[in-house]
Amino acid sequence: MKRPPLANAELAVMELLWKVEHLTARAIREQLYPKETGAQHGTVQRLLQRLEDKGFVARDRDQPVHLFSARISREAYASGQLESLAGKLTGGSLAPLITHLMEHKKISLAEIKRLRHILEGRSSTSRRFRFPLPRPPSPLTPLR
Amino acid sequence: MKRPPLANAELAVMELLWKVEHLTARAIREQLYPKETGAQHGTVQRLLQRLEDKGFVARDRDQPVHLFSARISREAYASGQLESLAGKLTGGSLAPLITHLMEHKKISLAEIKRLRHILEGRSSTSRRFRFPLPRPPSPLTPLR
DNA sequence: AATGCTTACGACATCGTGTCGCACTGCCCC
DNA sequence: GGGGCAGTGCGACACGATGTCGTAAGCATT
Repeated sequence: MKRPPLANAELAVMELLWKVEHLTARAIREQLYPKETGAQHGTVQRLLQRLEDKGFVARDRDQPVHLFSARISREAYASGQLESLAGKLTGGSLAPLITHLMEHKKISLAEIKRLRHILEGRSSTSRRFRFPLPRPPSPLTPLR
Repeated sequence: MKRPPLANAELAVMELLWKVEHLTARAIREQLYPKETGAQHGTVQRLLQRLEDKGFVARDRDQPVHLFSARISREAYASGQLESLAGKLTGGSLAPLITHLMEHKKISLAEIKRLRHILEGRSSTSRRFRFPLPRPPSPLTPLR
């Protein structure tokens, strides 16, 4: 299954599903558009349908009111994007990227330690790093 | 300076400039569109101009025939994209990405060693890894 | 049957991108 | 000096993706 990059609104939806696992369309709409405009229900449905088509979201059609969930973890998606990035730009190797970031001090010391630890192969067993979440699923300022 | 992601044709142009440093529009066109259709000169100019607007390309206007060059190294661009990716998805941390790739065996042993070495901080002084280039600046099959 | 949610989906406006065409400029050469 | 010729500058367009809305149709509860 290919993984096209996610656009803004789509990412916002995934953000929610990554946080809560199972959500109804209504719940998603309420978070994305707190201002009850009344419309936007269709918008969310559309987003969800396209996300489903792209294979990012699963939908439980047995329920009268469908339940949506993410089919791809945040890490899987992000890593996929990273792979694609490296594939397009550096022949698939991450080394040049990390090198550049290191040389330009774009990686904190804590992060370096963390990465070293991971690369030693001891990461999957030990408690995993609790990384901070990005922008908390910000409600969408109606883009238009 | 912001760094929007590059689209296909734009990337193809950068690919050339990363390989040769200084190129005239004509030279670029010849590589991108070997089939001498006669048109496409404008296409390349357009691409170059937009690339210039976005800050990816510098143009020497003193020459009667302008000379183009990349303002951003491949590594800088790629790293920027990686930063943006991490920023959007994992709160800026690379750890979750690398972790996931490791757990799913998407990183070769050689690559792991390379990365460890880099993270020890000994990379900038020693000879740098000669990573393989991605698709050799493939001529553009006219996308339309 | 009527009401109230949902889902399904067609339609649209906007943007980014790749493409082309044409006008303008500067230079070389007969 | 006047034509050509090559190159630049830029408007225009088609096409796809995206975010948005509106509306028809399904189904349960009352």
